[in-house]
Amino acid sequence: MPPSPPAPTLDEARALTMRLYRVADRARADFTAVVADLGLTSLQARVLLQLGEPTPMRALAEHLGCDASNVTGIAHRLTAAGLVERVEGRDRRVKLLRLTAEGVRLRAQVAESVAAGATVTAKLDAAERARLTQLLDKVLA
Amino acid sequence: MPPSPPAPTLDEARALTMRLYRVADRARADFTAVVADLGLTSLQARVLLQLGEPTPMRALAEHLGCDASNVTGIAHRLTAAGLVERVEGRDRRVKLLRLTAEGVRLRAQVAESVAAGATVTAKLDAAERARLTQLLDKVLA
DNA sequence: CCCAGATCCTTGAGCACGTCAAGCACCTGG
DNA sequence: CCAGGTGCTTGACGTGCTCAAGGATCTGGG
Repeated sequence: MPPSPPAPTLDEARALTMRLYRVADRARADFTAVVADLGLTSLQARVLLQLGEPTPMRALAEHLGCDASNVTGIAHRLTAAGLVERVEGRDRRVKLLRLTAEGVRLRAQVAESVAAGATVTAKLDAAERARLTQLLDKVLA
Repeated sequence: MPPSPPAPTLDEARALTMRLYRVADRARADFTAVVADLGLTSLQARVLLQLGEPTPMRALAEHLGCDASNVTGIAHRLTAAGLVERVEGRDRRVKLLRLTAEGVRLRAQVAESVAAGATVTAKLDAAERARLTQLLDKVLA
């Protein structure tokens, strides 16, 4: 029975967390730049990607981890841009957000552009990418 | 000379990037919650951590990757909270932001709280943490 | 059937943060 | 000396976020 692995020191934990932030910030900056070229803020792009199918606003708020009223504002701007429309849900209280045809097209563009522009993985070989995936999944479990 | 490693597929790149976001978002949510208990927004806390020594506002804007006018607003709120003061820099155009005594105390608290609350590394053993660090450093290089 | 309580979205107020443009004081070097 | 550059500030505007309250609708127990 091998001994328990040592707990991370505070400095070590901090250093590793800072690296995660920096990598994620870089990825996020890539994403933001790419979607800005498509006329979207990063959050709007995230919402478009999330709307693979019509989604209740409540569910969207939960997924985004924000208040329902915030989703109202986001939805307002996306409907104003003609990318999304409101559809009645399972009862009259529920509103689904559904992509318009233009929204579907733009969503596909976003997905392609984002993946093509992903620079964070470009520097790793296949084994490293697999390992990183594994480690991140362990953190997320 | 071994062959070039295969390039990541679009789906693979996207999946790995999404994992990074999710891990970073979790870490960021931890950070935000911890510093909120100390009465700070996450950006304000980041600024306090960055002000280990008096720093020109220009430099801070560059480090944060935002416009100088934005730093003016951030500085305004931090000075209003008594955590930061403006000091003249190398010439009369330059303003340094320097922590007040209260700012120094709160900064130390932030550093401790953040490191203590870091959950993203808790699930990895020492070897895994080292490996993750190495992979992230490769991405950042 | 009735209605209290729950759900869902909206509205409004206020805050933080971000960009951009313009302005002013100050600095630099030809 | 002064044109051009630097650094910060101000102001306008947009986005996103929370919180509280409100109205419409739904649900299930009495």
